[in-house]
Order: sequence, then C-alpha cells, then structure tokens
Amino acid sequence: MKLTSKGRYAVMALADLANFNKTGPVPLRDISIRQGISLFYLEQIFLKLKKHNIVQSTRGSGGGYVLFKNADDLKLSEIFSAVDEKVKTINCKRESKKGCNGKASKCITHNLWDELELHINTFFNQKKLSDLVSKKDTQIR
Amino acid sequence: MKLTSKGRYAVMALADLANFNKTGPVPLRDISIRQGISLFYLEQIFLKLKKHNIVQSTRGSGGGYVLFKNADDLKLSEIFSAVDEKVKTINCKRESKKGCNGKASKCITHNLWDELELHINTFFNQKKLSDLVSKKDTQIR
DNA sequence: TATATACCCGAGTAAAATAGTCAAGATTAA
DNA sequence: TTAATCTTGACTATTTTACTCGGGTATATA
Ligand code: FES
Ligand code: FES
Repeated sequence: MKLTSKGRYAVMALADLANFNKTGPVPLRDISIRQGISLFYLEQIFLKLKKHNIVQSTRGSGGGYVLFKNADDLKLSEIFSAVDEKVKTINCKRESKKGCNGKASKCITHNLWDELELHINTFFNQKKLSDLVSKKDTQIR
Repeated sequence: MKLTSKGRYAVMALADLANFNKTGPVPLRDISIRQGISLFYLEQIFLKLKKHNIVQSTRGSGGGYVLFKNADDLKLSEIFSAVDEKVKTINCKRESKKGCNGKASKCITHNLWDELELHINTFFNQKKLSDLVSKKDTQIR
C-alpha cells in the first residue's frame, strides 16, 4: 500500500507552484530544479493537470503554469484523480455488480476494503493544497 | 495507492480460518477452495503468518492451521505487518534522518504523507479480525 | 524576422514489484 | 505403510512504475 511517484510529484509540484505563482507563470524547469523532479516527467504530469483544469498554461518565452483556482479551493483528491492516482483497495472485477472472482456475492472482506477506501478518501477530500503552502506567505497577504 | 494481493489474501484467509477453526485445524486446501486462492500462494502467506505467531500449525493427516489468539485480539495491522504489507507514503531515503533526495531538510510534502500514513494505520489498528467474522457464529457462543 | 524559451503530445523502454508456480522434503494420523 | 499436510527455498511470468525521447507548436523579445 503505497503512493506512486506520480501522485507525490503532482502534489509537490503544485505546492511549489502555489508558492511562486504570485509573480506570474512558473516554468516547469524551475519546478524541476527546485524540487528535483525530472523535467520530462513533470511535463507528463502537468499535461494531465491542465486537462483537468487544475493549472493554466502560457506558452512561449516567459510562459509557464499558474494555478487555475485558489490553493484553498483545491482538494488533494482532485489532484490525485487528475493524475490517475487512485485509491483501489477492492478486487471486484466488475465494480458495481459482481464480487471478486466473478462470484455473484460479495466476499467476506469486501465491506472492510470499502470502509478503508472511504477512510482514505476522506483524508484526501479534507486536505487542501493550501495546507501545504508555507505559512509565511499566507500570513503576509 | 492500492493493497497488494498478499495483504488481501492474508486477511481473507484468516477470516475464513476464524470461521472454521472451532472444530479443529483447517487445512490450507479447504481455504484455497473456499476463497479461490492458489494453494501455493497460501502456503507462502501462512509461513509468514506462522513465523509471526498469528497462526499455529499441525502437520500430517488431519492437520492444518488454527489461530494463535482470539479473533477479537488480532488487529489487522498485525496481519499486514506479518506479510509485509506496509503503508509507505513517504519517500525519504533514510527514514529517520534525511529527507527525500538526500537533502538534509524535509520536503514540502513530508508532513502531509506522514499524516496520511498515520491516518491509514489508525484504521488498521482499530480493526480486528473479529470484525469480519460472520455475525451468526459470534452470536451463538 | 530570427531566436530562444516554453509548452504539447505520443511513443517507447528499463527496472522494479507483484503474483503466482514449482520441486523436493519432513511430519504425522489412521 | 500410505495419504494428508505442512516446510522451505528458489524460480518465472506478468504487470506496473518511472522515466526518457523526439519532434512538434506557440509566443515574447531582441
Ligand atoms: S473485495 Fe469485493 S467481493 Fe471481495
Ligand atoms: S517525503 Fe520526506 S522529505 Fe519528502
């Protein structure tokens, strides 16, 4: 049970972005250097973030990315779902109808994993990107 | 973020065991058939469970496994740790001292993942194997 | 307009983790 | 003895992950 680097990097990069985009678009190269994440990998990630309206882009020289909404309105669950970091604890082949192994009934552990998934998702739904941004910046405003 | 089948199977198999071991040792073959888990794979899993004193074994004909302690005393966290199903959300190379990428300071997301890990482990610490066992059996006693 | 900066996008690949298999043996009840 | 059952270590196939690459397009600015 672990996070993939895609999810971790996405949150990291967005937290970085939130810290630096007050002065304008932030290029990926800066984030790459500051956070030590491969530029190519970041490109992949930000493409998805853009498609899900989490960031906006400006092309060309002086361009980069900015957050689409305020950091206090951005839930971690949105970020994760944008980059396909899913919480997947159950094993049902067909999620809605049949249980594990194609049997019609649910297995003995099904409800447990369901609860677990709910428990984890609650965490991601409560946490906002702003919870990560350095206190200094938010206090100044 | 997902559970491995080792963790899922371990809990499944132990729940099955808890349901059937009142009459004596339960052979893996029965569990394998009832739960649809490969016998070979179960062998691997139960070896670990035995090493961690979660089950006891009896060899030979009529043998099998029984729970080492009561189902209400057995936390899911114990089961998971026995089969190496770890909750691992952070990326620190050296867990105790240095942060990600070998930098001395913690990265911007470190505390977040720490909280997440705690949140998940709380769930596993609260849940007991007995929470999975069918109500019928427990009501009879 | 030339040039550098930056995003855009689809493929491809190497390494790691996972899931599952197998063979040969030891112990015990009947 | 024989069949049932656990014991152990090693092996392999598959899947997932993490990352790389190449060849674009758009835009600012000198
Ligand atoms: S987890 Fe859904 S039926 Fe087993
Ligand atoms: S997760 Fe520990 S320093 Fe980044």
